[in-house]
Amino acid sequence: MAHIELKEALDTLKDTGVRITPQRHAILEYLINSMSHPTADDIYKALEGKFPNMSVATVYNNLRVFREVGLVKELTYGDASSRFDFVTTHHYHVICEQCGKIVDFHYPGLDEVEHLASHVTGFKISHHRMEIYGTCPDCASKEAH
Amino acid sequence: MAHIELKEALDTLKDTGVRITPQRHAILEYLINSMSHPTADDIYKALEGKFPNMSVATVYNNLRVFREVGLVKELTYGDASSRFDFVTTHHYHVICEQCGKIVDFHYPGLDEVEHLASHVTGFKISHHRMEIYGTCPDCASKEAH
DNA sequence: TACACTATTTATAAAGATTATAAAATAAGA
DNA sequence: TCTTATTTTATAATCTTTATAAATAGTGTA
Repeated sequence: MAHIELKEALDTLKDTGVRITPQRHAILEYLINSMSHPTADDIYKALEGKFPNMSVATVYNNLRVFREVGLVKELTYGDASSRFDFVTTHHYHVICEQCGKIVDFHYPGLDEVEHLASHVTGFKISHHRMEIYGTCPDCASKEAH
Repeated sequence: MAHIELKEALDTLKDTGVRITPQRHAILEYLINSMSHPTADDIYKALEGKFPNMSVATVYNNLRVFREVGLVKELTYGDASSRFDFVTTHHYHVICEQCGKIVDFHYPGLDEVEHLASHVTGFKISHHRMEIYGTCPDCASKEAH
C-alpha cells in the first residue's frame, strides 16, 4: 500500500504540472516509507548515499512544493527544525517530551471546537492543529529503573 | 488588573529567587499589556527606547527564565520565530492565516482527548496544544471588497 | 551606608535552519 | 531528437537563537 500511495502521489504531481525528478521520487518514497516524522536534514542524510551530489536546498525546495500541492504537512514543534509528514488520513500526534518520539493518534476531527471558535471570534475557520505531549512507555520505564 | 498581574508576576519571581531587574520588569510589563503575542524581536524593538543598550540576548534569556518559572508560554507556529504569551487562564488561540492576528479563545481543556491518547498509545500524557486557523473578519471583508 | 558575593547584562561571536541567487543540468513535450 | 522551461546544484546570505566572557548591578549583611 505504500506502493499505491507513492503512485498516487506521483500522479498528483503530474496532474499539477510538477516535474517528477529522481530526487523528488526519492524524497516522496522516503517520506511514505518512513514511520518517523523526519526533518529536512534527516531526509538529506538518508538520501546522501543515493544522491551524493544532492543539495540541502533541493530537499527544502521540494518539501515546499509537496506542501503546496498538499502531499505533505509541515509540523513545527518547539525544537529547532520543522518535521514533515506525508498526508494520509486525518490524525493527531502524541509526542514524547523525553526522547522526541512521535506516535500517530487517530481521533475524529474536533469540529465542535471549530464551530464554537467561529461563533465566538467571527473567524472563518479553515482547520486546526493539535498535539499531545507526554512520556512514552520506554522513557517511563527508564525513569522508574 | 494588568497592574495586579504585574505585581503577582513580580512576587512569583521573588519567591523563586529570581532577581528583579529593570529589564525584566519592562519585559513582563510589555508582555502583560500587549494584547498581541510578540516575538522576542518585537519586545526588543519595543524596549529599545527605554533601554538603548539592552542586548537581544537579554530578551531571550529572560523569556526563558519566565518560561521556566511558568509565567510565560512559548508558542511555535509555522513562521520563523517563536511568540510569547503571558500565562493567565487556560485558553487556545485562533490565528488568521492572512494577517497573522492571534485571538484568544476560551474553551474547556480537552481532557477526553488526553485520556484516549493515553489509553491508545501508553504514553503518560502531560498536556496538549491546539491552534485554530482561519480568516479574521477584517481580512474576510477585504477579500470580498 | 558600604561591602562582598553572585546573578545578570552586555557585546560579540557562533551555531543552526532556511532561503536566495545564478549557473549548469535535465525532464517532458513537439 | 531537439527545445525550452523547470529543476538542481553550489554557494552565500539571512534570520533566529544560543554560547561565552567580561563588565555591571541586585541583594543580603555588617
